[in-house]
Amino acid sequence: MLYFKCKEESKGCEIMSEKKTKKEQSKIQSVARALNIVDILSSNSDGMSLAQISEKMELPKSTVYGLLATLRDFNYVSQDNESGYYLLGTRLFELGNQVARNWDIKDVAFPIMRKLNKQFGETVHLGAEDNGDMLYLEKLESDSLLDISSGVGLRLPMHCSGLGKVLLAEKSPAELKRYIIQKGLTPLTKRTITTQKELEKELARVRKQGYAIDDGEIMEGLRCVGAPIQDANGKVRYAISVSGHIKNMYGKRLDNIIHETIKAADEISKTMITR
Amino acid sequence: MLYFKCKEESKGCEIMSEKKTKKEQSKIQSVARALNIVDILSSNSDGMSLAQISEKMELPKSTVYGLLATLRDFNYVSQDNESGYYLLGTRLFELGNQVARNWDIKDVAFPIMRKLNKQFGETVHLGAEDNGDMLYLEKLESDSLLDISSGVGLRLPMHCSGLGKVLLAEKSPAELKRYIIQKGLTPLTKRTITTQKELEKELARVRKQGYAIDDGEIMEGLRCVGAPIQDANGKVRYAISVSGHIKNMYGKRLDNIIHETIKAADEISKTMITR
DNA sequence: TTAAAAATTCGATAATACCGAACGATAATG
DNA sequence: CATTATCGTTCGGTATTATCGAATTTTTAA
Repeated sequence: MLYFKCKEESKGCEIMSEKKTKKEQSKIQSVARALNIVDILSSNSDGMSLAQISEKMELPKSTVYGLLATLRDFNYVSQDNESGYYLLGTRLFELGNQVARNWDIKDVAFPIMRKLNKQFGETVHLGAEDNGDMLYLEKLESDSLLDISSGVGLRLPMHCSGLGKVLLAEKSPAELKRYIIQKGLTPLTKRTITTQKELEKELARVRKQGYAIDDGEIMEGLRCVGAPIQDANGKVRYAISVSGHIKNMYGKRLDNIIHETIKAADEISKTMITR
Repeated sequence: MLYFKCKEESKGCEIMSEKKTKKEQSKIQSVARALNIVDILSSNSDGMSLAQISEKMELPKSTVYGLLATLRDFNYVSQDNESGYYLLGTRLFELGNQVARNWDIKDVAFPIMRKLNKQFGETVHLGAEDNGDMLYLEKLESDSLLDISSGVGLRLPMHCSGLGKVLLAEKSPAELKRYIIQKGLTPLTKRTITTQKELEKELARVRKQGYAIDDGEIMEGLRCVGAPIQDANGKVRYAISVSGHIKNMYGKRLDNIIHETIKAADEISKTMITR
């Protein structure tokens, strides 16, 4: 399975420095440290030893030991039976799914997304903004084995995805500017929009059209159609997209996909409002 | 959508008292308290105010406030824009999916589960033991709209599910006894096995057959076939099941489902070992 | 407008998290 | 097999830091 470049390098993004400062100032030291451990473990799927963790955190082993013990009591981390390495625990899996279950959007969107998915055999995504990133809430895989895929629970920058552009298009000029300052316009491919001017123009088009196209801006060869969804209060807060290889996404078929994606998004919006 | 009775009442289970003691003894007080807040929020999908949380925890508001602020900095909790109520945050969603992604079993099992799901049009589950509970790792929904469903990330007792019985059957008599003492044999329906003797007999049958049947022991009218999966070391650690309404799960078709479920489980096992 | 309730800030206090050192256990090395 | 090195774990003194109650501010309700 192929992931986007960004994969586990949510670290890579420069904004982290700013975030980290905030976290370090955080009220309760020990809690912040404990959650930092979780962050560290989340970037090492093979697990880490106590020594490794305490080295990375630049804290004495005994300190980290206590924090880890507490996290383990709550099943936020588990230990590999043989190696004794620490891993993320099942409670996080449980909680993550609980969070997902609380979002009413998923129940509404799922069947409609499935219809879209079957209709075209392409990957269908549901996403929302979270702290200036696109967060993927749901994904239905393409039929094609060559599934160029993101993943549920992963983040991507907003300015280069169909989903993201749809949501950015809703922002006021001031909000947009803040977004750019905060997040930057990092290119993922040579097609990625990297200037404010270009982005503004693109977003104006999105607003006019009522949908957004990502044309290889995340990944070469990947084209994707995003359409906005309104929540129960009529505010655009989600989006769906259909993505596939360029060779399946052009001409008449693309027009059809655009039309059906918008239709599906509208259907979801309507259901969200009238429930 | 219908969930099992147990739904969000993971609280309901009496074992919690024992667990809580352990948690309260936990090394780092503030961390334990913070994670307790998460637990509390996870049982209130509508969110809670600071006052409510601090009341439930029997702690001063200012104490809880600091903990909440820290959790919020890490996006473990978020605040509803209007009400200001605290909710579980997106970071938990992110982490939960990360945990899932780290489990190699899912990648292997998914396509095979999908085949099973399409073949019979019934719900297919993947589960593992976690602290003496069945934890549902993956689920493919039935075609039928009347989908009697559990959910990914939810727990059920082991002694009454097809998945659970398959895994219990692997335990030594001593381990089984410990399970019973710790978890008890709580009935969910009048068909649920509630005595050690009966359970031992049932598990012997499961071992002999190589599969387990849950015949309305979780929910009246629900029948389900579970088969064991070995991990890369050859140890049975997972199971899959096919479940549906009794009216679709009997006679020749049931035999067929049993056969195919075992076949699928074996296929997954083989792939797990040879990779 | 006033009152009531909730959220947030503040500061003194001592409880508690922290750290370094010491101890076992286990693995690696000669 | 002996020795060293590494890792995880325990312990107790210390002062940092979480805690708590009261005061302040903000929001909501009347």
